[in-house]
Amino acid sequence: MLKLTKKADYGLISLKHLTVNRHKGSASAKELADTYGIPVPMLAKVLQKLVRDGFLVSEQGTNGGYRLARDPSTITALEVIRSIDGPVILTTCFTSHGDCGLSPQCTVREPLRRVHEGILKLLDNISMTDLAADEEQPAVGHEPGQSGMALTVLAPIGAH
Amino acid sequence: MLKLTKKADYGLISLKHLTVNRHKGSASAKELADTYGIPVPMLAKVLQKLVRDGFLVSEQGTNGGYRLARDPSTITALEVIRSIDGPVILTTCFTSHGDCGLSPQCTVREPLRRVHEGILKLLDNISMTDLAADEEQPAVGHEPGQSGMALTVLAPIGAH
DNA sequence: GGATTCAGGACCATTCTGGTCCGAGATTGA
DNA sequence: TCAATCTCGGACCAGAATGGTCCTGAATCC
Repeated sequence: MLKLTKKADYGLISLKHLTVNRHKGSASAKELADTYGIPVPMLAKVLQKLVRDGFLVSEQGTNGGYRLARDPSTITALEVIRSIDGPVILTTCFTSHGDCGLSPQCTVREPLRRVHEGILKLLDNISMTDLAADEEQPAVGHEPGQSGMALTVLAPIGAH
Repeated sequence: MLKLTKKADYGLISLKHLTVNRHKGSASAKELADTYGIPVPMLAKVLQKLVRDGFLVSEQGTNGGYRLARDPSTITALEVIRSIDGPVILTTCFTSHGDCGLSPQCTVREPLRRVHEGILKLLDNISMTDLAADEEQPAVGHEPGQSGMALTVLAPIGAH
């Protein structure tokens, strides 16, 4: 179905929250979970992965929590999704082992690989500060025009 | 994991095959399955969906098979994937019912929606004849450069 | 009429997603 | 110092989706 898992969603939400509120220092899993209505243990697991992969640092004990380990402008959505969901792949073929199990006749891969790379680029061009940007400007309305950021996001794709 | 299902893969492969060999008329499910090493009943189900959604017409009886119902240049990868896998969605939110179950705090959606639309456009810009094009030019080698078609595929995104 | 081919349903195994539970370790405060 | 408390961290489980099989039925051609 070509969709993101909820875990990845949660991860992005958390990182965005930490980016927006980064002056406050750390936030506990419970705090984040309460804020966004996410089950705590679920979110905990997501955050653990993000810690293991170096996006966050965790502080145990009272008043502990999670803190950004890197400059949020250097953290891309692609990295986060990869960290949580595993590698982003379009077909089961070309991601890890170059060739798929199908017969060598399977010639759809090459064109699809380009789509795949396009998607990767789209995701790679979204940083946590980009996500946070929407928050900081006080919401344009219900239908924020397709201009503005849409271009900043999409332009680098074609431009490459 | 943000990946295509095998069924969608099979569907694309089949449509591409029928596009490349469209002068031959129809091809049976068995023929296609044998050619690409796909289990017959599996492929049959995929093809049925494609028939129901008007991409193919089926001919029963001996020497029957499947035939393209539309000009392949008007069939996009997005349509095919949608037909087989159902709607393409990035987060569980904004596809059908505008708002997700999460608290209104979930502000990641809007930026992600742009990514989502980018992906849709990428897939919508690939037609079956595009897929078939790779076949007709006799394979550039193992590592076909990122130039050429990559641009034709990606350009319309940024250009919009 | 028999062989071939599609159509469509029921059915099953495996994997992944989403979610819960409990233990280990650190910090705080008496 | 020591214990209560709070937090992270890893093991575990149920449900759904994916990928695949199998069987019956209907249409067409030889």
